[in-house]
Formats: sequence, structure tokens, C-alpha cells
Amino acid sequence: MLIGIIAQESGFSRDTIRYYEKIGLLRLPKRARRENNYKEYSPAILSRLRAIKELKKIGYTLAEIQQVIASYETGGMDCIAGKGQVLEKVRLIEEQIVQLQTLRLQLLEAVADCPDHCKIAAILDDTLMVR
Amino acid sequence: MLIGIIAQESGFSRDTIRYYEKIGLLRLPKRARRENNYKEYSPAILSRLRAIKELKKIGYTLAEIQQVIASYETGGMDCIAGKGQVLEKVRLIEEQIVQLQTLRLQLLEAVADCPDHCKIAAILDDTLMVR
DNA sequence: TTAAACGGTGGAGTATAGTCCACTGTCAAG
DNA sequence: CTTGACAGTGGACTATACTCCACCGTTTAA
Repeated sequence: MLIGIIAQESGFSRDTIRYYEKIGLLRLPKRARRENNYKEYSPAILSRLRAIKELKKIGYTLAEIQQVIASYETGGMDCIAGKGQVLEKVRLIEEQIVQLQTLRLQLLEAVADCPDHCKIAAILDDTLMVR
Repeated sequence: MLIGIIAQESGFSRDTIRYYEKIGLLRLPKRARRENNYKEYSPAILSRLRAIKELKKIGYTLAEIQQVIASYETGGMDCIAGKGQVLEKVRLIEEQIVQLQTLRLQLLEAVADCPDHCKIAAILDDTLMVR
């Protein structure tokens, strides 16, 4: 199929598919062309795009996706090691959540006394001392 | 003071300070030069860098910082409007937290049955159907 | 036939916040 | 004096994931 079709079927834009080819996430044989030089995308490429879509949904980066699919395709996919990596991702996410929650509290605190007392103005008073 | 000194005092790198000048977050009068053409940074610039540092700590982007400082300096700082903006930031943060928590659960779910059942492999089985 | 959509390529741009590189001039310390 | 650090400028690079632009050829539908 042509790129417009596979774009439609996969839910990725043509530009995104070309980008994935450029970074090696998708591989098209050089001979996969029509007579007019248009690229012929096989159903296998569509499958791969669907895999990419699913993995992106659970937070995998493109680099990680490339790695996971490569392992899978060479039959060397190690669920134990994969679990370790996933748990590491979970840990990073938990860290992020804590940071966001801290930030949230700080912001709420900043406006708690508004308009009687404005913490942002206080910061600026303390640092700029211009008023 | 010279850039090395203000970098030291402010905790920002020289490159960062130059970057802030470039994007207009810091403004140096053209005449603020020594005889050898080295830039002379006034204490006011240091104050401003300190303000930037504090605002970054509570999650403000550089664009937001530029805006807030500008308002403050023109005496037009509106605590009420500022509160609205802050609460909007809080809302976005809360959204992010929810997304991260969802993602966390999904990832934990993905490895829950590992190594008996590997969800990642299942995704790849479903999509790639190559094994 | 014509115009618009589609396809191709190469490359730059976007967002955000820096960071690094190349080159030149100045300053300070050994 | 010499060398290394410091300062300046312009511009490219980094990270991540696209998206847009310019230009050219092909296809499609009115």
C-alpha cells in the first residue's frame, strides 16, 4: 500500500512515518517501490506501526520501542530483564509524581493568602527590591 | 561585575546568562561595558537572576518568568489575575499527575504476571504476529 | 485539460532550556 | 615572555518527537 493508506490505517501522519523510517524505527527494503518510484508499504510495516502505537500508549519512548521490537524479532526477548526496565520506569514515574505533588502544594501555598498576601510579589520584593 | 562573578553569585552558568540575554530575559544596556569591551553586570542584574532562580523553583517557565517580572516592574502586578494563572498551572499539574498515575498502573499491570505472562510480548504478538 | 492531491527528497523549524564549538582578543600568573 | 583562563561573538548542537517548507514528478478527478 502507499503511504497515504498506511498513514490512514495506522493513525500516524505521513511525515511521522517518514520520520520513523529516517530514524530506523521502520525499515523499507530499497526494492519496495512501484514503477513510478512510490514506496510500497507491506502489511508487516503496518503491523509494526500498530505495535509502536500500543507501546507508546504505555509510555515507551521511540528508542525503547526500537529496542523492544528488535529483541522480540530476534527471539531474544527476556521478560525478566524487561520487567526490571519497566520497574525502573515506574520508579522514575513515581519520582515525577512526587515532584509534581510538591510543586502543586507550593503553588497552592503561593496563592493561599491572595489577595491579602501575594507570595510571588514577596519573592520579587525579596529579590528585586525595587519597589 | 564580570560574567564569571555574576555566574558564581547567581548559580547560573555563563552560557545560561548569555542565553537569558539573548532571549531578552536579562537586559544589559549597550553602554554597560568596560574599556576592554567586557560586559559590566550591575547588582540589579544579579537580583533579577535571583528572582528567576526562585520562580523556576516553583515551576515557572522562562516565558512566564519574563511576564511576571515585567508586570512587577511596571507596577501592574495583579495578584488576582496571577492567582488565576497559578490555579490553572495547578490544574495542569493535577492532570499530569493523573496521567502519570494511570501510566504507572498500566506498567505495573504489564509486569504483574511476569515471567509467567508477559504483557509486552502479548502486545507484540497481537500486532506483529511473527512468532 | 487543469488543478489539486499525492508521492518523493532534503533539510530546516518547533517547543524548551540550555550547552557546546570555533575563533579572536584580553588578562593574570608563573 | 608564555600559557592558560577569562571574556566576546555567532552559530550549531542536545534531547525528544514530530512538523513544515521548498521543490519536483505523478496521479486523480472534475
